[in-house]
Amino acid sequence: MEKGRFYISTPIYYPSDKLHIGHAYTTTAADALARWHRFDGKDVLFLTGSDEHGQKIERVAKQQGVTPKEYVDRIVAGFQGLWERLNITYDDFIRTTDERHEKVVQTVFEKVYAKGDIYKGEYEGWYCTPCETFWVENKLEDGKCPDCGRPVELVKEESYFFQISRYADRLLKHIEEHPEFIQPESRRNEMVSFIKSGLEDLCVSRTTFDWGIPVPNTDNHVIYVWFDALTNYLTGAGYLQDDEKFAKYWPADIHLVGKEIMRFHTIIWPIILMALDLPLPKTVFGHGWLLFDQQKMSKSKGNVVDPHALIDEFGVDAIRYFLMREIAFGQDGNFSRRALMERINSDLANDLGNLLHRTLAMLQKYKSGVIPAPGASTQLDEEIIQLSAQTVKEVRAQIEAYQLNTAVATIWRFIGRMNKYVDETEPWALAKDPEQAERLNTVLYNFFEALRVVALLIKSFMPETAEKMWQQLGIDEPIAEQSTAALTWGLLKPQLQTQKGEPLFPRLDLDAETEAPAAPPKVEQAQKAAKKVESKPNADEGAGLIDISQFAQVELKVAEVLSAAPVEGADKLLKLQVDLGGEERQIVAGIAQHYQPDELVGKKIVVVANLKPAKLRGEVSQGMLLAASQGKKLSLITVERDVPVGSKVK
RNA sequence: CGCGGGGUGGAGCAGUCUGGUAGCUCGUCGGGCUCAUAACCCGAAGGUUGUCGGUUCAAAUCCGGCCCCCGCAACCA
Repeated sequence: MEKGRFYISTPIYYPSDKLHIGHAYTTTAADALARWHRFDGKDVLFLTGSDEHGQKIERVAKQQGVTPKEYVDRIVAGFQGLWERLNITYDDFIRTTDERHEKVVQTVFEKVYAKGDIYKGEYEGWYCTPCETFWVENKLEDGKCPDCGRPVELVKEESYFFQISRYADRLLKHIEEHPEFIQPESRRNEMVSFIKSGLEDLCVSRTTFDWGIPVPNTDNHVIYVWFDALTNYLTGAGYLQDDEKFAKYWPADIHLVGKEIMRFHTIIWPIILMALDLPLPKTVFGHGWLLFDQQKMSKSKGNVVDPHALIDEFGVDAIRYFLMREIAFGQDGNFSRRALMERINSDLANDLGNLLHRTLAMLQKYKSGVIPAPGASTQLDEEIIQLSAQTVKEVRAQIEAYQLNTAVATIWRFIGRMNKYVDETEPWALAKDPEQAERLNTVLYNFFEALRVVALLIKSFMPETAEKMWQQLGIDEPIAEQSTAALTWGLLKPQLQTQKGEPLFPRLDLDAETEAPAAPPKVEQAQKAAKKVESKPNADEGAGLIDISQFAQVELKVAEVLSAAPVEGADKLLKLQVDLGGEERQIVAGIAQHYQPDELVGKKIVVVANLKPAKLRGEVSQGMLLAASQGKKLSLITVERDVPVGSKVK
């Protein structure tokens, strides 16, 4: 950090499953940190990726009749798709199947071997021949394979072992001398006691499967996946590839990981680095888990939360906000729809969104939306100005100490204070009194100056919202180009023409939300329809997810509305005649309360072209149009550029 | 005695290291305001801090016993 650069990593995720909200949590937190440090003028390297080797991948690919590489390519594309939706600004995405990485891993292995820390020995374990799997004793069920229930046998295989115990004392000393190395503190204590209980040599090669990086100079060993995976942090920093880059970024400032993989990151990884004579990362931070109804999220419990569905329903920034705000960073936290919706309503809609909306409304009314120059400050104004500076200072300290939820809470304390300031200053009363014109100007200016600071403070957490606020404030210089220097009070230029927009976060109807989980969001209906056409249940499919082939079964096309008319006897339905590219169809849609028939004519919309025709109120509907909706709002999906009717949408 | 986390007003949490009026958010009730997204502001009710015992002038906090809940891992040996 002190060098003006910041290297942060997430774990590289394992593509045997779809990602869930827990992965989104880790990655969003890392993104917020990366964004903050860029905002603060640092040269940031934010690394994420995928851990693609191992027996499990090999087996799943085999089941699906594809090569491991084909399999992981598909899953990894899904990872990247999710990160794109979440606005994750990673600088590099490393895949352990990248050639650059394989070379580094092999060299690292050779270096540690040359040092005499790796020896060839025999691995003994319980082996299930039909499953081709080794099991540790305590995983066995009644002495039988937990997967297939058949008997296992004790077998030996030739393996390479890493004598990690050689480094135990050095590691303990490092942990003791660098209290910031393992965070939070409770994890540090746990790791220390684990090390003190004695480290066993680590088996770092396998011969029972092929999908991995070969051990150099052998024909049947592949490198243990954790040895392979952890090394990604070096590969991503340019180790053995770009000395200048590596010197700049290594050691990493923080490896952000879930608490379950702390052992790998605070014991095995530092020991590998010690064997390489490389400095250790400054911090390994183990965050907690998202629990669902107090229970761990897991597929077997059927309570895995799919981030895509949440984003569809609530929007990206609401999800990012909730994750960063609700859970004490480092501890477990609860995830529930109810809590999410309450956060959205009270914090985002009522406090932040309404503050912007109400102040812009007043500015519109009193000053035609133009921000006035402030006059003299009163003591009350000074209090606000001081709190702004105080907030900036605290938020910075909290983010740098990885107290993300506290930092967000600090920003909201300021937002709350501003809402109170509005009531205290009563601008609606000032506006009625010509003698108070200057006072009104000062107060109005302070509203927007505070909002400008808030937009900058939240932009690491909620980039899209900050951008929207910025636009509504009418500031010309892009928010992306602002630095932390802009957090100083008083930089807002008077005479800006504000642009009052739609509320940032519409209130959600909590009463409509029953105890039953999740009325499926409407945008997903097309996908659900696709799922019904042919469901291909597969052991490795995440619950509620479809794969690309299922999606491809939905034929989406661009159509032009030729005419529109109400359906008799139905107050919500319109019947549209649309041109689907040489083919004319009638579509009945429930949008009469949102669109007038006239305004639809000529619009290019997106329709599901291969939906079974249905009769609605006696009218045949040959397809379905796509629209996004939430609460009472509804918007048709149109095409952003002019494309011919009949164009395929995918 | 496997390891770890936890038990604080209706809900979710902070406070525990460094003992000294039990704090925050949501919800509930009452009031205010009218700029605003049934939003905002003020006030109130509601807790013997799981339990028993110890140390102390003083314990949510330190020490010991007990009870209860959760997890043992998003990885994988």
